[in-house]
Amino acid sequence: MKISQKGLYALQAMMMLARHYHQGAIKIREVAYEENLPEKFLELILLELKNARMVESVRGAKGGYQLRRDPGDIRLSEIMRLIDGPLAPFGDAEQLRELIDRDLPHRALYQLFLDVRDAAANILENRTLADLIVDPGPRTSKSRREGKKKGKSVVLPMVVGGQKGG
Amino acid sequence: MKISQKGLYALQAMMMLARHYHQGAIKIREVAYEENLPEKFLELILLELKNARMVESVRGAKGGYQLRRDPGDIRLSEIMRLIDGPLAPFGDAEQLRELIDRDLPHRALYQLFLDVRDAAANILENRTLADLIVDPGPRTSKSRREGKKKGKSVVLPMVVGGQKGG
DNA sequence: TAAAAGTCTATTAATACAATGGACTTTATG
DNA sequence: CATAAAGTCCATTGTATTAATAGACTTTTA
Repeated sequence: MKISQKGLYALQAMMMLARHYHQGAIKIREVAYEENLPEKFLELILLELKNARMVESVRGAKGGYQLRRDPGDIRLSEIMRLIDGPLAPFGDAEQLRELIDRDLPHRALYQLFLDVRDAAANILENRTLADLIVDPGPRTSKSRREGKKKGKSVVLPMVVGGQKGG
Repeated sequence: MKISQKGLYALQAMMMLARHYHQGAIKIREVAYEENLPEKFLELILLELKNARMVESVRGAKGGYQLRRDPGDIRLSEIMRLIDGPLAPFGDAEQLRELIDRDLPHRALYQLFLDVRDAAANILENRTLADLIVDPGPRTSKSRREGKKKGKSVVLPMVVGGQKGG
Protein backbone atom coordinates (compact mmCIF):
# COMPACT_ATOMS: atom_id res chain seq x y z
CA MET A 1 0.00 0.00 0.00
CA LYS A 2 1.59 3.15 -1.25
CA ILE A 3 -0.49 6.31 -1.27
CA SER A 4 0.34 8.52 -4.22
CA GLN A 5 -0.01 12.27 -4.37
CA LYS A 6 -3.17 11.66 -6.32
CA GLY A 7 -4.45 9.36 -3.60
CA LEU A 8 -3.78 11.98 -0.96
CA TYR A 9 -5.60 14.58 -3.06
CA ALA A 10 -8.56 12.23 -3.40
CA LEU A 11 -8.74 11.73 0.34
CA GLN A 12 -8.47 15.45 0.98
CA ALA A 13 -11.18 16.19 -1.55
CA MET A 14 -13.48 13.61 -0.05
CA MET A 15 -12.85 14.97 3.43
CA MET A 16 -13.74 18.42 2.18
CA LEU A 17 -16.96 17.16 0.60
CA ALA A 18 -17.73 15.32 3.82
CA ARG A 19 -17.29 18.52 5.80
CA HIS A 20 -19.77 20.21 3.48
CA TYR A 21 -22.17 17.30 3.31
CA HIS A 22 -25.79 18.47 2.97
CA GLN A 23 -24.69 21.80 1.58
CA GLY A 24 -25.51 20.84 -1.99
CA ALA A 25 -23.09 20.73 -4.88
CA ILE A 26 -19.62 22.13 -4.19
CA LYS A 27 -17.66 23.56 -7.12
CA ILE A 28 -14.34 21.97 -8.07
CA ARG A 29 -12.76 25.37 -7.62
CA GLU A 30 -13.94 25.58 -4.03
CA VAL A 31 -12.59 22.15 -3.22
CA ALA A 32 -9.31 23.02 -4.87
CA TYR A 33 -9.08 26.31 -3.03
CA GLU A 34 -9.99 25.01 0.39
CA GLU A 35 -7.64 22.05 0.21
CA ASN A 36 -5.03 23.79 -1.92
CA LEU A 37 -5.07 21.24 -4.73
CA PRO A 38 -4.27 21.69 -8.44
CA GLU A 39 -7.66 22.37 -9.99
CA LYS A 40 -7.27 20.57 -13.30
CA PHE A 41 -5.79 17.49 -11.68
CA LEU A 42 -8.55 17.49 -9.09
CA GLU A 43 -11.05 17.49 -11.92
CA LEU A 44 -9.78 14.11 -13.12
CA ILE A 45 -9.83 12.71 -9.63
CA LEU A 46 -13.39 13.80 -9.01
CA LEU A 47 -14.41 12.28 -12.31
CA GLU A 48 -12.90 8.99 -11.24
CA LEU A 49 -14.68 9.16 -7.91
CA LYS A 50 -17.89 9.87 -9.78
CA ASN A 51 -17.48 6.84 -12.04
CA ALA A 52 -16.96 4.78 -8.90
CA ARG A 53 -20.26 6.19 -7.62
CA MET A 54 -18.77 7.68 -4.49
CA VAL A 55 -19.68 11.22 -5.49
CA GLU A 56 -22.20 12.67 -7.88
CA SER A 57 -21.98 15.71 -10.06
CA VAL A 58 -24.37 18.49 -10.95
CA ARG A 59 -23.64 20.03 -14.32
CA GLY A 60 -24.00 23.56 -15.55
CA ALA A 61 -23.90 26.79 -13.61
CA LYS A 62 -24.63 26.15 -9.95
CA GLY A 63 -23.08 22.76 -10.53
CA GLY A 64 -20.46 20.92 -8.54
CA TYR A 65 -19.86 17.74 -6.63
CA GLN A 66 -21.33 16.09 -3.55
CA LEU A 67 -21.00 12.81 -1.75
CA ARG A 68 -23.41 10.14 -2.90
CA ARG A 69 -23.48 8.45 0.49
CA ASP A 70 -23.26 9.44 4.11
CA PRO A 71 -19.65 10.12 5.18
CA GLY A 72 -20.07 7.32 7.71
CA ASP A 73 -20.77 4.91 4.87
CA ILE A 74 -17.71 5.67 2.81
CA ARG A 75 -14.78 3.55 3.92
CA LEU A 76 -11.31 4.96 3.44
CA SER A 77 -10.25 1.66 1.93
CA GLU A 78 -12.66 2.26 -0.95
CA ILE A 79 -11.06 5.53 -1.89
CA MET A 80 -7.54 4.20 -1.56
CA ARG A 81 -8.22 1.07 -3.57
CA LEU A 82 -9.80 3.11 -6.33
CA ILE A 83 -6.89 5.49 -6.71
CA ASP A 84 -3.88 3.49 -5.61
CA GLY A 85 -4.91 -0.12 -6.05
CA PRO A 86 -4.81 -3.05 -3.63
CA LEU A 87 -3.86 -2.61 0.01
CA ALA A 88 -1.29 -5.40 -0.16
CA PRO A 89 2.38 -4.35 -0.28
CA PHE A 90 2.84 -6.67 -3.24
CA GLY A 91 0.19 -7.90 -5.67
CA ASP A 92 -3.24 -8.30 -4.16
CA ALA A 93 -4.77 -10.57 -1.54
CA GLU A 94 -6.05 -12.98 -4.15
CA GLN A 95 -2.68 -13.38 -5.84
CA LEU A 96 -0.93 -13.74 -2.52
CA ARG A 97 -3.19 -16.56 -1.41
CA GLU A 98 -2.54 -18.22 -4.73
CA LEU A 99 1.21 -17.90 -4.29
CA ILE A 100 1.06 -19.19 -0.73
CA ASP A 101 -0.61 -22.30 -2.10
CA ARG A 102 1.60 -22.81 -5.13
CA ASP A 103 5.05 -21.35 -4.51
CA LEU A 104 6.23 -23.62 -1.74
CA PRO A 105 9.77 -22.23 -1.38
CA HIS A 106 8.45 -18.70 -0.88
CA ARG A 107 5.17 -19.29 0.86
CA ALA A 108 6.39 -17.91 4.19
CA LEU A 109 7.38 -14.70 2.46
CA TYR A 110 4.03 -14.29 0.74
CA GLN A 111 2.24 -15.15 3.95
CA LEU A 112 4.10 -12.28 5.52
CA PHE A 113 2.95 -9.91 2.79
CA LEU A 114 -0.58 -11.10 3.37
CA ASP A 115 -0.23 -10.47 7.09
CA VAL A 116 0.82 -6.91 6.36
CA ARG A 117 -2.09 -6.47 4.00
CA ASP A 118 -4.54 -7.81 6.55
CA ALA A 119 -3.23 -5.44 9.18
CA ALA A 120 -3.74 -2.48 6.87
CA ALA A 121 -7.13 -3.73 5.75
CA ASN A 122 -8.30 -4.08 9.33
CA ILE A 123 -7.58 -0.44 9.90
CA LEU A 124 -8.79 0.99 6.63
CA GLU A 125 -11.94 -1.06 6.19
CA ASN A 126 -13.15 0.08 9.56
CA ARG A 127 -12.59 3.79 9.17
CA THR A 128 -14.87 6.09 7.24
CA LEU A 129 -14.81 9.69 6.15
CA ALA A 130 -16.87 10.46 9.24
CA ASP A 131 -13.91 9.46 11.36
CA LEU A 132 -11.69 12.01 9.67
CA ILE A 133 -13.83 15.11 9.75
CA VAL A 134 -14.59 17.48 12.54
CA ASP A 135 -18.15 16.87 13.52
CA PRO A 136 -19.64 20.35 13.90
CA GLY A 137 -22.20 19.09 16.39
CA PRO A 138 -23.27 16.05 18.40
CA ARG A 139 -25.50 14.62 15.70
CA THR A 140 -25.53 10.87 15.05
CA SER A 141 -22.92 10.39 12.36
CA LYS A 142 -23.95 6.81 11.52
CA SER A 143 -20.29 5.88 11.54
CA ARG A 144 -19.50 2.26 10.94
CA ARG A 145 -17.52 1.92 14.13
CA GLU A 146 -19.47 0.97 17.21
CA GLY A 147 -17.76 2.42 20.26
CA LYS A 148 -16.24 5.89 20.21
CA LYS A 149 -12.68 4.46 20.51
CA LYS A 150 -9.79 5.81 22.51
CA GLY A 151 -8.46 9.33 22.29
CA LYS A 152 -7.02 8.84 18.83
CA SER A 153 -9.44 10.69 16.55
CA VAL A 154 -8.96 13.95 18.34
CA VAL A 155 -11.82 16.41 18.43
CA LEU A 156 -10.74 19.50 16.56
CA PRO A 157 -12.08 23.04 16.59
CA MET A 158 -13.94 23.57 13.28
CA VAL A 159 -10.88 24.63 11.33
CA VAL A 160 -11.22 24.86 7.55
CA GLY A 161 -9.05 26.19 4.75
CA GLY A 162 -6.08 23.91 4.24
CA GLN A 163 -2.47 25.04 4.13
CA LYS A 164 -0.93 21.91 2.64
CA GLY A 165 2.44 23.36 1.94
CA GLY A 166 2.69 24.70 5.45
CA MET B 1 4.84 0.39 1.92
CA LYS B 2 5.01 -0.85 -1.61
CA ILE B 3 7.37 -3.67 -2.41
CA SER B 4 8.90 -3.30 -5.87
CA GLN B 5 10.14 -6.11 -8.05
CA LYS B 6 13.60 -5.14 -6.93
CA GLY B 7 12.52 -5.40 -3.31
CA LEU B 8 11.12 -8.86 -3.90
CA TYR B 9 14.36 -9.91 -5.61
CA ALA B 10 16.34 -8.62 -2.65
CA LEU B 11 14.24 -10.63 -0.22
CA GLN B 12 14.53 -13.74 -2.34
CA ALA B 13 18.29 -13.33 -2.64
CA MET B 14 18.64 -12.85 1.11
CA MET B 15 16.51 -15.91 1.76
CA MET B 16 18.73 -17.90 -0.55
CA LEU B 17 21.86 -16.69 1.23
CA ALA B 18 20.23 -17.52 4.54
CA ARG B 19 19.51 -21.04 3.35
CA HIS B 20 23.18 -21.41 2.48
CA TYR B 21 24.48 -19.69 5.57
CA HIS B 22 27.81 -21.15 6.71
CA GLN B 23 28.52 -22.54 3.26
CA GLY B 24 30.96 -19.79 2.41
CA ALA B 25 30.65 -17.31 -0.44
CA ILE B 26 27.86 -18.02 -2.92
CA LYS B 27 28.29 -16.82 -6.48
CA ILE B 28 25.85 -14.30 -7.91
CA ARG B 29 25.16 -16.76 -10.69
CA GLU B 30 24.12 -19.42 -8.22
CA VAL B 31 21.77 -17.07 -6.42
CA ALA B 32 20.30 -15.94 -9.72
CA TYR B 33 19.86 -19.50 -10.91
CA GLU B 34 18.34 -20.87 -7.74
CA GLU B 35 15.88 -18.00 -7.33
CA ASN B 36 15.43 -17.40 -11.03
CA LEU B 37 16.45 -13.73 -10.94
CA PRO B 38 18.02 -11.58 -13.68
CA GLU B 39 21.73 -11.88 -12.98
CA LYS B 40 22.85 -8.37 -13.86
CA PHE B 41 20.05 -6.75 -11.92
CA LEU B 42 20.78 -9.00 -8.97
CA GLU B 43 24.34 -7.77 -9.06
CA LEU B 44 23.21 -4.22 -8.34
CA ILE B 45 20.96 -5.38 -5.56
CA LEU B 46 23.69 -7.39 -3.87
CA LEU B 47 26.01 -4.41 -4.14
CA GLU B 48 23.42 -2.29 -2.38
CA LEU B 49 23.00 -4.90 0.32
CA LYS B 50 26.76 -4.98 0.70
CA ASN B 51 27.01 -1.22 1.13
CA ALA B 52 24.34 -1.51 3.80
CA ARG B 53 26.54 -4.11 5.50
CA MET B 54 23.95 -6.84 5.42
CA VAL B 55 26.06 -9.08 3.20
CA GLU B 56 29.75 -9.22 2.45
CA SER B 57 31.52 -10.08 -0.75
CA VAL B 58 34.55 -12.13 -1.56
CA ARG B 59 36.28 -11.00 -4.72
CA GLY B 60 38.11 -12.94 -7.35
CA ALA B 61 37.72 -16.54 -8.36
CA LYS B 62 36.03 -18.56 -5.62
CA GLY B 63 34.33 -15.31 -4.71
CA GLY B 64 30.70 -14.60 -4.01
CA TYR B 65 28.38 -13.27 -1.35
CA GLN B 66 27.41 -14.29 2.14
CA LEU B 67 25.37 -12.91 4.99
CA ARG B 68 27.28 -10.74 7.39
CA ARG B 69 25.04 -11.62 10.31
CA ASP B 70 23.05 -14.59 11.50
CA PRO B 71 19.74 -14.92 9.61
CA GLY B 72 17.97 -14.51 12.93
CA ASP B 73 19.57 -11.10 13.31
CA ILE B 74 18.52 -9.69 9.99
CA ARG B 75 15.08 -8.13 10.20
CA LEU B 76 12.95 -8.09 7.10
CA SER B 77 12.18 -4.44 7.75
CA GLU B 78 15.86 -3.65 7.20
CA ILE B 79 15.89 -5.14 3.75
CA MET B 80 12.61 -3.54 2.76
CA ARG B 81 13.58 -0.11 4.02
CA LEU B 82 16.85 -0.26 2.17
CA ILE B 83 15.34 -1.14 -1.18
CA ASP B 84 11.85 0.35 -1.07
CA GLY B 85 12.08 3.08 1.52
CA PRO B 86 9.96 3.80 4.59
CA LEU B 87 7.26 1.41 5.74
CA ALA B 88 4.68 4.20 5.94
CA PRO B 89 2.10 4.33 3.13
CA PHE B 90 2.88 8.01 2.72
CA GLY B 91 6.07 9.85 3.68
CA ASP B 92 7.82 8.40 6.70
CA ALA B 93 7.03 8.11 10.39
CA GLU B 94 8.97 11.26 11.24
CA GLN B 95 7.18 13.39 8.66
CA LEU B 96 3.82 11.98 9.66
CA ARG B 97 4.34 12.86 13.31
CA GLU B 98 5.32 16.33 12.20
CA LEU B 99 2.19 16.68 10.10
CA ILE B 100 -0.01 15.40 12.90
CA ASP B 101 1.36 18.18 15.05
CA ARG B 102 1.23 20.96 12.50
CA ASP B 103 -1.49 20.28 9.96
CA LEU B 104 -4.53 20.53 12.17
CA PRO B 105 -7.21 20.07 9.49
CA HIS B 106 -5.65 16.83 8.30
CA ARG B 107 -4.19 15.43 11.47
CA ALA B 108 -6.73 12.60 11.72
CA LEU B 109 -5.78 11.52 8.21
CA TYR B 110 -2.07 11.51 8.94
CA GLN B 111 -2.67 9.73 12.22
CA LEU B 112 -4.38 7.04 10.22
CA PHE B 113 -1.39 6.73 7.93
CA LEU B 114 0.81 6.42 10.98
CA ASP B 115 -1.43 3.70 12.40
CA VAL B 116 -1.04 1.74 9.19
CA ARG B 117 2.70 2.20 9.29
CA ASP B 118 2.88 1.06 12.89
CA ALA B 119 0.90 -2.05 12.08
CA ALA B 120 3.29 -2.93 9.28
CA ALA B 121 6.33 -2.09 11.39
CA ASN B 122 5.13 -4.33 14.20
CA ILE B 123 5.07 -7.23 11.82
CA LEU B 124 8.22 -6.53 9.86
CA GLU B 125 10.48 -5.44 12.71
CA ASN B 126 9.79 -8.69 14.48
CA ARG B 127 10.41 -11.09 11.65
CA THR B 128 13.85 -12.11 10.47
CA LEU B 129 15.27 -14.12 7.62
CA ALA B 130 15.32 -17.09 9.95
CA ASP B 131 11.53 -16.99 10.04
CA LEU B 132 11.35 -17.34 6.28
CA ILE B 133 13.69 -20.19 5.61
CA VAL B 134 13.23 -23.86 6.05
CA ASP B 135 15.23 -24.87 9.04
CA PRO B 136 16.94 -28.10 7.98
CA GLY B 137 17.04 -29.30 11.56
CA PRO B 138 15.92 -28.52 15.13
CA ARG B 139 18.88 -26.30 15.94
CA THR B 140 18.42 -23.08 17.88
CA SER B 141 17.93 -20.44 15.21
CA LYS B 142 18.56 -17.48 17.53
CA SER B 143 15.46 -15.87 16.05
CA ARG B 144 14.39 -12.58 17.52
CA ARG B 145 10.91 -13.81 18.24
CA GLU B 146 10.44 -15.47 21.60
CA GLY B 147 7.65 -18.03 21.36
CA LYS B 148 7.30 -20.26 18.33
CA LYS B 149 3.97 -18.60 17.38
CA LYS B 150 0.84 -20.21 15.95
CA GLY B 151 0.70 -22.33 12.83
CA LYS B 152 1.46 -19.45 10.48
CA SER B 153 5.11 -19.96 9.55
CA VAL B 154 4.53 -23.42 8.20
CA VAL B 155 7.30 -25.95 8.39
CA LEU B 156 8.28 -26.87 4.89
CA PRO B 157 10.15 -29.86 3.52
CA MET B 158 13.64 -28.69 2.47
CA VAL B 159 12.64 -27.57 -0.99
CA VAL B 160 15.17 -25.56 -2.97
CA GLY B 161 15.50 -24.39 -6.54
CA GLY B 162 12.92 -21.71 -7.20
CA GLN B 163 10.41 -21.76 -10.03
CA LYS B 164 9.14 -18.19 -9.73
CA GLY B 165 7.12 -18.16 -12.90
CA GLY B 166 5.78 -21.64 -12.48
C1' DT C 1 -27.75 33.75 -25.52
C1' DA C 2 -23.87 34.43 -22.49
C1' DA C 3 -21.56 32.86 -18.50
C1' DA C 4 -20.45 29.25 -15.41
C1' DA C 5 -19.69 24.76 -14.54
C1' DG C 6 -18.75 19.82 -15.39
C1' DT C 7 -16.94 16.28 -19.31
C1' DC C 8 -13.75 14.28 -22.13
C1' DT C 9 -9.56 13.44 -24.68
C1' DA C 10 -4.94 14.31 -25.75
C1' DT C 11 -0.49 15.60 -24.58
C1' DT C 12 3.49 16.43 -21.91
C1' DA C 13 7.23 16.66 -18.37
C1' DA C 14 9.34 14.42 -14.86
C1' DT C 15 10.36 10.56 -12.36
C1' DA C 16 10.92 5.82 -11.08
C1' DC C 17 11.55 1.11 -12.35
C1' DA C 18 13.80 -2.73 -14.42
C1' DA C 19 17.04 -3.92 -16.58
C1' DT C 20 21.55 -4.28 -19.78
C1' DG C 21 26.41 -3.48 -21.41
C1' DG C 22 30.98 -2.97 -20.91
C1' DA C 23 35.30 -1.70 -18.93
C1' DC C 24 37.88 -2.43 -14.73
C1' DT C 25 39.86 -4.76 -10.42
C1' DT C 26 40.80 -8.57 -7.50
C1' DT C 27 41.97 -13.31 -6.58
C1' DA C 28 43.01 -18.34 -7.29
C1' DT C 29 45.53 -21.40 -9.69
C1' DG C 30 48.59 -23.72 -12.91
C1' DC D 1 53.34 -14.52 -14.39
C1' DA D 2 49.37 -15.43 -17.31
C1' DT D 3 44.79 -16.55 -17.44
C1' DA D 4 40.20 -17.29 -16.03
C1' DA D 5 36.68 -16.43 -12.82
C1' DA D 6 34.44 -13.45 -10.08
C1' DG D 7 32.99 -9.04 -7.98
C1' DT D 8 32.88 -3.58 -8.89
C1' DC D 9 31.51 0.41 -10.96
C1' DC D 10 29.41 3.44 -14.16
C1' DA D 11 26.69 4.66 -18.03
C1' DT D 12 22.75 4.00 -20.75
C1' DT D 13 18.34 2.40 -22.21
C1' DG D 14 13.43 1.30 -22.61
C1' DT D 15 9.16 1.28 -20.45
C1' DA D 16 5.72 2.55 -17.30
C1' DT D 17 3.78 5.47 -13.98
C1' DT D 18 2.82 9.77 -12.01
C1' DA D 19 1.42 14.41 -11.99
C1' DA D 20 -0.18 17.79 -14.33
C1' DT D 21 -1.89 20.89 -18.22
C1' DA D 22 -4.54 22.32 -22.40
C1' DG D 23 -8.38 22.86 -24.94
C1' DA D 24 -12.62 21.76 -27.14
C1' DC D 25 -17.24 20.32 -25.92
C1' DT D 26 -21.78 19.91 -23.25
C1' DT D 27 -25.07 21.20 -19.86
C1' DT D 28 -27.50 24.40 -17.04
C1' DT D 29 -28.82 28.88 -15.07
C1' DA D 30 -30.36 33.38 -15.42
